[in-house]
Amino acid sequence: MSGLVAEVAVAAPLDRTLSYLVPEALVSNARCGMRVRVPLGRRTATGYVLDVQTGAVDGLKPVIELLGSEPAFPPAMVDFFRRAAAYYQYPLGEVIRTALPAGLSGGNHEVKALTERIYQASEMVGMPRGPRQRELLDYLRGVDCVARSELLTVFPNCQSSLRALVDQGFVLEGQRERLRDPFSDMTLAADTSVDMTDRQAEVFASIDAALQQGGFQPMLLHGVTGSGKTEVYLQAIEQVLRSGRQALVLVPEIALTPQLVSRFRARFAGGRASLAVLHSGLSLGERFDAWRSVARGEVDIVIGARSAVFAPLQRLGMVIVDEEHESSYKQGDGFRYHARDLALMRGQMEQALVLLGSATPALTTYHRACQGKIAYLELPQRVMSRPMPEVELIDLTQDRPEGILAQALKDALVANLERGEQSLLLLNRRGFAPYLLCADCGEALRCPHCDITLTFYLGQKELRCNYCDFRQPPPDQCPACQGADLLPEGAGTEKLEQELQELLPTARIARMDRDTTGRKGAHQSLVAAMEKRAIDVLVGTQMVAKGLDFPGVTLVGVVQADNLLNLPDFRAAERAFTLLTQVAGRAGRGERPGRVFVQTYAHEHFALDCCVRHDYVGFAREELALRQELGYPPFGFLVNCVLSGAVREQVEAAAEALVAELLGPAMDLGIEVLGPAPCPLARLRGKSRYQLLLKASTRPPLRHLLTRMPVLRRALPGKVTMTVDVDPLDML
DNA sequence: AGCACGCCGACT
DNA sequence: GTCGGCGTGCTC
Ligand SMILES: [Zn+2]
Ligand SMILES: [Zn+2]
Repeated sequence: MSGLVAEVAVAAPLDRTLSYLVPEALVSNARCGMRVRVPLGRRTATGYVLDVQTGAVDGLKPVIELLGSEPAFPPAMVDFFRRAAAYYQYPLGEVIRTALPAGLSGGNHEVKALTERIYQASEMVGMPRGPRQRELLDYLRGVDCVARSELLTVFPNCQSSLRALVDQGFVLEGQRERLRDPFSDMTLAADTSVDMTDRQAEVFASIDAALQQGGFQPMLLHGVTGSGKTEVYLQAIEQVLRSGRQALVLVPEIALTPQLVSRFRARFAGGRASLAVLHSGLSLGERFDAWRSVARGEVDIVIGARSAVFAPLQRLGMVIVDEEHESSYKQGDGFRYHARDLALMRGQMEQALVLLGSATPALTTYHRACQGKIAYLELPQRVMSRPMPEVELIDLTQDRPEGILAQALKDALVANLERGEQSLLLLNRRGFAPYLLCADCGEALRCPHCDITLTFYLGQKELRCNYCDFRQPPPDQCPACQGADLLPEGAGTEKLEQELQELLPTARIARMDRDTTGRKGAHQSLVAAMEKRAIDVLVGTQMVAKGLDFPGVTLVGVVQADNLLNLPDFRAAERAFTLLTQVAGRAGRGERPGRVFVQTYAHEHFALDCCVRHDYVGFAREELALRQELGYPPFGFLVNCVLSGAVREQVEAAAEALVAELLGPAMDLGIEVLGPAPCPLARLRGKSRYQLLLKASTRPPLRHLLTRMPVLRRALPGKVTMTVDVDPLDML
């Protein structure tokens, strides 16, 4: 019997695609790229049509129904999905499910017409009595009108003062509809190309030449912080559009702000090009709409975070990966892809230019550029001849702080506040203190589900695990020895904020970390307040280093560089150098030059030294030499296999059995097997974890060995699961 | 991943 | 005798 057969990738962990009969009624619409519902064993599942051909249909089950009326992705992407699935050794159907936006089922176009309260200073002159009220009123008189949520992030716990101001008539209270699409609201100051510096023009000329030449053109744009990479991107996009092709712009999730999007919108406003934003901040309906219009070919420019690398563009001319070193491009669970690496893969398959931009390229990227595999473009100077900030190390063995901040940094903060300029402090620890220690036995309180100490939060008066959702009120006595003295040890952003309030009682201080930016829009409010200069000192975790451009910031302090350098990971130095250079780059982006202080006990570490000298190349040279010695990336390739399960002994036994299976074939292929060893985070969410690391000097043998994984996975005892991470970024 | 089948211990 | 434990294997 012959008929129409669809090859379907089912969204389930199967290691091959399945064939289904296309029933008569669906023949006209069953095309490549369609989502379908298919029978799978005794149940049904979602699948994706990869191909439709005539063939033998004996024993095939029929497709049940088509989901949606048009394809979710163009046929050309099928090969891209297949290659990505093979590279990361992940089931094809799951790859495609990850690639497509959640809620593709459509239909759910609910509009939440929420309102929010807004406040604005009245005409009334004079000043209220309370100092807190004066402060609030000052702020409100300086801005137009402000939403309650935003006000609360700038002035925490200001409700009572605010109420008083409203009652006295100093402040007017109103309501407005909360905006559904945070990106649609921005006013578009019609923007045109800016004159580029000679250096920008040179870089653009190279990109333009590559575009004219056509084909796969990987390029690295290495431009220091504030060197005007975005203008180069914009002009390159114009050039791509002129040739009738489309552009895809990837930015880190945290940088995908209304400001950024409006800058692109403004440039291409007035019907010159249509732009879509793919963003998790959109509602399901909005994301569906955006995706569908891209798939229909109605969009010339797509901007999005990691998952936008799968945008269903059909005439892709260029992919820009901004801040290509950013670790948020790597998906941390499930299909663990790296958007930059997939951008290169896709660019190669679709003959596109791939432009990777960064002030601190990932060493793997830089190394590829040195080898000539990627063209190297450089913007070594800031625009307007602005100087790079002056970076100083504070040797904590000499300048011993009483609290968290050394005297030199305190003095600089006080002076900066007096000048009315903004400061930024980086401390990579959330909460008040990373430990609660027993004064009697010295034991720290630990998470019952994870092998890690609990963090003490003063604001919520509780202990929390930063790795799972465990929380508990601080106990009265030590669980180990019943001692009564439990003391916070070490410092987090909360404590830093407190110390700053004592040092600078008049300053407006705000904190930015995962705990203050959990709510939607909270991060954006902080950024806005910072831009309006409603904040004098912003303290936060690495979030404060990520792509923010505050012209008013002239002082940056790094409170503990050491805990970046001391992570148990071969990439610790690279991450530290990158983070320090990026946060230092937040200083002096406006008219006034910037200064940076880095507190450390390891003042002789080469990563710090290079950061002080703004010497990326020097850092890269030294670190690459170390990597080469050890055979680590980019001189070797890694695959991390993590086994986990509730019973430690079972996991360990499974890990050992797995190594025994792998060792022979690995040896034959010239692959090193390291481990098994407990993961650095040996227990997580109640599961014990063992890892084994596969290391090879070239990729093909690794890929060959990975093809055995499905078999080995099936041989695992039932209670133990394995995740495979190709090109792991961290190995916790 | 589900969801079967299947083969052993302890319950009405 | 059957109810249910979860090991093993398949899904067009
Ligand atoms: Zn104790
Ligand atoms: Zn935990």
